[in-house]
Amino acid sequence: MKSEPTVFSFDDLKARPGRTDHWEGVRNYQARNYMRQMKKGDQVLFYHSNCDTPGIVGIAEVVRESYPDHTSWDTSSRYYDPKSSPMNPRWFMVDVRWKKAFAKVITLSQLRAVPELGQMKVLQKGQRLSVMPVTREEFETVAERG
DNA sequence: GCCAACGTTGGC
DNA sequence: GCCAACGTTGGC
Repeated sequence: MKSEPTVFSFDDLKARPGRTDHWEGVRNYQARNYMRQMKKGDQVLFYHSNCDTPGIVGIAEVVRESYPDHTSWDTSSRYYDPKSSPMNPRWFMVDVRWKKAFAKVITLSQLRAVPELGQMKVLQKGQRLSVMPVTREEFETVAERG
């Protein structure tokens, strides 16, 4: 899962009650569909984008499976979508819990240097989704470097 | 700030 | 259904 640290950082997640927060604001259908496939207990690589040192900063965990994103019908929210409503929600979110920070960020350039990660979605050209699947093997390869 | 990539919108 | 215009993302 990707986030701009100036908007919502991994430390921000850690600072939340229960180290848990909902992943609001996904407004892309493919990312939404990936998120709806997430299961409780799934492990999450937390990626910081659009910052000085983009990369993976730690691990989180899915603690609640997808449910309607209430910010989508909140007219005061930056994520408001007039086509979504409580009766007919268009967008969804999951809850994730902070689990472990890596000793140092695993940078994008470091990730690109790992042959086993050659197919990893976040490294593919043109990918922009804020939620992307990783394989178990990719997860382990990254986690053991953290 | 630049620019490639890509999704969405809307006229036709 | 096509496609140009436009907006956003995000690395650099």
